[in-house]
Amino acid sequence: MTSTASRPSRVAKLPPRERILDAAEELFQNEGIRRVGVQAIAERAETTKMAIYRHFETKDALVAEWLRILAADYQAAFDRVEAEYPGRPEEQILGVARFIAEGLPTLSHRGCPFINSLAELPDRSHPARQVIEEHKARQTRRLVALCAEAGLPDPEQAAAEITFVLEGAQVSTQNGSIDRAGDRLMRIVEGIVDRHRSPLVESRGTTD
Amino acid sequence: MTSTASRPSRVAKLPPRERILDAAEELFQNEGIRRVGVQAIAERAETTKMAIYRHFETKDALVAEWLRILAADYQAAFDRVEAEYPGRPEEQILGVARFIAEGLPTLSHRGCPFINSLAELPDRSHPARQVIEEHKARQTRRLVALCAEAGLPDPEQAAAEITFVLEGAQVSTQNGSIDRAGDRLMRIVEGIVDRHRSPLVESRGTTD
DNA sequence: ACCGCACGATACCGATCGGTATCACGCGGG
DNA sequence: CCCGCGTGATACCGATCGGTATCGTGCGGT
Repeated sequence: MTSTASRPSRVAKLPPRERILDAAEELFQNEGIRRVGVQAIAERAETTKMAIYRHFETKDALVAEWLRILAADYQAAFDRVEAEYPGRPEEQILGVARFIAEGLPTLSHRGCPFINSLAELPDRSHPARQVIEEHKARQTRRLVALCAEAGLPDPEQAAAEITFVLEGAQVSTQNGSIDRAGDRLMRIVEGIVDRHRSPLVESRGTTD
Repeated sequence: MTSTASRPSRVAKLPPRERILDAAEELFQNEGIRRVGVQAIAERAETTKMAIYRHFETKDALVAEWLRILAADYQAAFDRVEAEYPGRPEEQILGVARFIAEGLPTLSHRGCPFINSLAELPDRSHPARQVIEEHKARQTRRLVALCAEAGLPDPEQAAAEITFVLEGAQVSTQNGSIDRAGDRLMRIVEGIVDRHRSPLVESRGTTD
């Protein structure tokens, strides 16, 4: 990785492609995909529409690229957590939950970008939509693996429960129906791990 | 239920206002708010834009009215469940969960209208957004009351957990990351009620 | 020194949007 | 009988959208 040659002393002057992606991230997150025009992205990135269309085929491609990068960021956060607690899958699960919980105040009233983008992309063939679905599927697989590694008896069910709670905490924060969602989320996930660990199962004729 | 007087034999010919709202419901749910133009609503309602603007001040007002009706439908479903199991708050909670779980296949890949609409309405002053937030707050209060009535030691925490899981099941169904979400959701809610009922609490310094 | 090429600025295109104006029709009550 | 009014149809408005064409310019590699 060569050092970024000729750093232009002006901090705000990354290469145009980066500026465009930064601007798109900010605007898409705060305003939504369809409300943000290409012109607005160009202005915030201190460039022009033409420059955007030199780097991205269409606006949809830019949206997809934004979500790809965002998904990679989440993956990286997962990686960091796993590296932080090697061999301790339960701590890793809690670390992931903490990552989401700590992000709640930032998301605040705008909510999870993946969930929001899905709402704005009804057609399943949209490239950005596929990025989201693949990302979510990957996250779930990873969570199932963690639960299995932790020795939980029904890893898929535990992962489903954790996934539901993580997603729900984000939307409930967005619509403001639940206060202190971060704290509650952590307590809930702790409870899920604890409960699944100890074999105190509810005996509701669950012969599956 | 008084019979709707003078049913015009042609089923498709309700008064224009009803047809408009029906058309709006269908289109908003399947395509999203911003993707659907007033013209499209008019065509599906077998009327014209002018007729729409005679009944609704703006498109935003129509959106808000649609969400108001939808919220009332949910409230009615809650009422039905409570009437079905009078004095049995735990069964009422499970009934609400079942109502959501059974709706999942219908929502399928389009998701919860409230969540989706929030994503399309970033400005908190939008009337429709206020409708959603009030609805969600009301649902949460109601769930807290049910949990308290059921004698759960921490009703707010239990209601938060149930809310998270209900919302999460809907978004996970939408993005396809979890299969059999309805079954899983029911098992999870059953577990929540059971666990909160029995005083087997994880002793995690919960002095509140 | 020069040349290429990515970049910046501007103007433009067709389509679609929310919303309005206008007019003709049809039906019900005085 | 006829008047009024809600309705349907159409045409239109200004704004904004995604996307393109064009031209100038400045910086870097040879």
